[in-house]
Amino acid sequence: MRFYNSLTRRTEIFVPLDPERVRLYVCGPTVYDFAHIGNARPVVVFDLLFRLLRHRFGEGQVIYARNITDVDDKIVAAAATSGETIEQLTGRTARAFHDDMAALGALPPSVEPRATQAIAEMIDLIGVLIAKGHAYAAGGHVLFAAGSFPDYGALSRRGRDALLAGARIEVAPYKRDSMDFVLWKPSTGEQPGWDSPWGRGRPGWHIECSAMAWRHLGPVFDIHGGGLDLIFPHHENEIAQSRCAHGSGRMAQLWMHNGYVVVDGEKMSKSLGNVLTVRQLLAEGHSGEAIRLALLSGHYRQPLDVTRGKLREAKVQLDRFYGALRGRAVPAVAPPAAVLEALEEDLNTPKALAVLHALANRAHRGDAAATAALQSGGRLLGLLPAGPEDWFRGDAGAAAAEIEALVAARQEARRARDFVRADRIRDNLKARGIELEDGPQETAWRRA
RNA sequence: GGCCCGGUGGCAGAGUGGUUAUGCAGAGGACUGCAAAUCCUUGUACGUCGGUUCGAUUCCGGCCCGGGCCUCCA
Repeated sequence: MRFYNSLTRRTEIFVPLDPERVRLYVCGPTVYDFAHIGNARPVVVFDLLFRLLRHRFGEGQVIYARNITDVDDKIVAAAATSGETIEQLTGRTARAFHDDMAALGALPPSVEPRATQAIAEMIDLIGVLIAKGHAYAAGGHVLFAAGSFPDYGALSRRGRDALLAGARIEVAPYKRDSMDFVLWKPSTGEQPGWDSPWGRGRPGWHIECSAMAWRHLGPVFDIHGGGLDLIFPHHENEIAQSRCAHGSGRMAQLWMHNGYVVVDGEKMSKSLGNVLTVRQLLAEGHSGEAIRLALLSGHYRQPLDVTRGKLREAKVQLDRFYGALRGRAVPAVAPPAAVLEALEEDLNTPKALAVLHALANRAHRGDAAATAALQSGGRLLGLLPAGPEDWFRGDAGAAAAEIEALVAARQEARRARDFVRADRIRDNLKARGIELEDGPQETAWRRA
């Protein structure tokens, strides 16, 4: 398999450091608000990578760590606004995140460490960094001395001059150098804080990922993923912290970054106020599976414009896939080689989906092998988990029996060649969002 | 200002130095009581100007346009 490495800017053959223990780390959410579709993209993209790695190396051989950042100034601010305690807010938001990501068909990661449970490791790392001369305490803060790490800027391709020239915020007075960044900062009374050799305080944003990745995956691991916007400063700083603390030549051998979700061509972000939450889209009636398909409809490194039209189109595509599976016995088979080949070539999901469409075409024409391959290939992508009837009918519940009765009544009318009555029944059902499909023997129904 | 992406047919979206991407939408036909679903057929592409080449959408350069990063961000 080959993946594009942000660090080298080349597509490289992936060989795990230890094939018995393939290690993937992805930066997870800061839990202070509902996940937006831009937060969902890396979750879905790296969920697919996780599935692919498990398929290739074995389910028990892949460890996927995705953190939850539950200490952060945005959380403090959000809790103050909502009147909740920090624990209430982060607990509630983390649960919502889990629900939303499950709706998108994302598997839980192997481990999901929380920043507040890795404070000891962070303090250890910071202590090592100070001892090695890569960090210093000043004004109650501990700062990383960026100048002490020659490779600083390697990931984001930014030289020292560029970093200084581009600085657009005021340099805090306790920094020796404007490039330096915070590892630990002091906490006042109400702010969450932990005792440390530098006083009561809380971690900087970047150190948590270095600590959690180290704890669960070791000092050097295989793949580090996240959104494009994390390259600088977050991942740059993670690399600096981890490599300097561990004295290693690299933190991860492969860095993968997904492109932005955009709205009308502009990046979606909280600061622009154009966010679309997963929750909102689900409430509008878009299925999580359609959202997942929409997120996979473009290559992961390209910008993705998530529009309602795209979500509707994803739904139509799923209708077609499920239609090919409908009413057929589908044995479990290995995923088709063409799907695997597409995914193993830098997660080329559009190509994999094209293969699925080709299989769906053959399946519709009655090719049983293609039907099984479609199901299997879809599941590798985290799609088509449901039975076709569940997909088409949803949880109709009590309405199902009534619909069945109406369908039977219409059949009766058709047999009597009372088409006026038959069409009236069909029209009434259609008005309720139920569409009928007359087959040779019987009539199937589905939600529009 | 520095650095970095991208511009493909009505829309979405892969890919390739010469051979149909694919999906949606559109058009025609089959099936159907009529539909729906399905099947068959079908049109429209590679921002722009140069260069390299037997041949460029694909490589190189200029230009135009769009987007991003430069310590909030997935």
